[in-house]
Amino acid sequence: MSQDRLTICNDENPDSAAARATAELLLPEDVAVRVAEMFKALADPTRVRIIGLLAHAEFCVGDLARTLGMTQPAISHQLRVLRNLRIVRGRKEGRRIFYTLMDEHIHDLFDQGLAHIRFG
Amino acid sequence: MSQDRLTICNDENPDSAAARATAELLLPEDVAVRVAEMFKALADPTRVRIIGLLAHAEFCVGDLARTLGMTQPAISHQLRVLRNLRIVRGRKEGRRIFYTLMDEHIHDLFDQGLAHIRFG
DNA sequence: GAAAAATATAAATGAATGCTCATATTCTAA
DNA sequence: TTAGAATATGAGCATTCATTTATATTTTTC
Repeated sequence: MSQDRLTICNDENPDSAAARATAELLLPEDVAVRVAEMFKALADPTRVRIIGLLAHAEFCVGDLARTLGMTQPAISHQLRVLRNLRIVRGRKEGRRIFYTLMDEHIHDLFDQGLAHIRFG
Repeated sequence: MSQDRLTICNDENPDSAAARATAELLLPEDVAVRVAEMFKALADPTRVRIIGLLAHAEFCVGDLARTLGMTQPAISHQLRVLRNLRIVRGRKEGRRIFYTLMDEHIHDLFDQGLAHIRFG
């Protein structure tokens, strides 16, 4: 594992070519916003648990609420957040709606984050 | 890629053995909290950009502020958040402090999230 | 068609968050 | 030893967020 070799400090000459080169390394704002948005999906314990369950199977809303020990509207609100982020999808069956992970990537991110906690 | 095969719905018999088995799938709350906390690090555009820069080199605080076009206290506050999450570490040199990514995992998470945005 | 079940939505509220402005701290240089 | 540079910290504020309570919508069953 190589340590960081590079050190950047343009404090002295903030208008140098080096400083302009440094600016090239900065993520464009819209990209940063979208990256942050996707991580927000996993930035809340309730959503983490929901995603963790959906990683195993599809669940109806009532079961998610019951399993998490939370109210049904609380879960529905979080599901809406996840739906808006295109992380979760609902399949209607009678008067129930079954939710599934829409996104393989989120599953991977979840696993990776979990692994980091477990033996970080 | 196998679709979800399993469907879970214990609405009818919430006290069944199946329901109890379902509960086993739930992440313990403390684990969920810690996972969520680590993802919070990447759940804000400013922090995403900071981490994105530190993925290339170590930076002094002034340069981070200048490059992001933000005030120094704003950056310092975010650096404290990242420090508390053990994602970033400061190396003092004279009156400057150089920040580095402390964690390979965060680097990986960052790359993975970015990749997902770029060609999701 | 009325009642009940499953889910969604809306409004309200308290807590957390990100930033600003002002100030404190630490180091260097003169 | 005083002034200035680089960073940290604190208080205040506006915004966002997660949950609750109440209600609406849709579907089934009687």
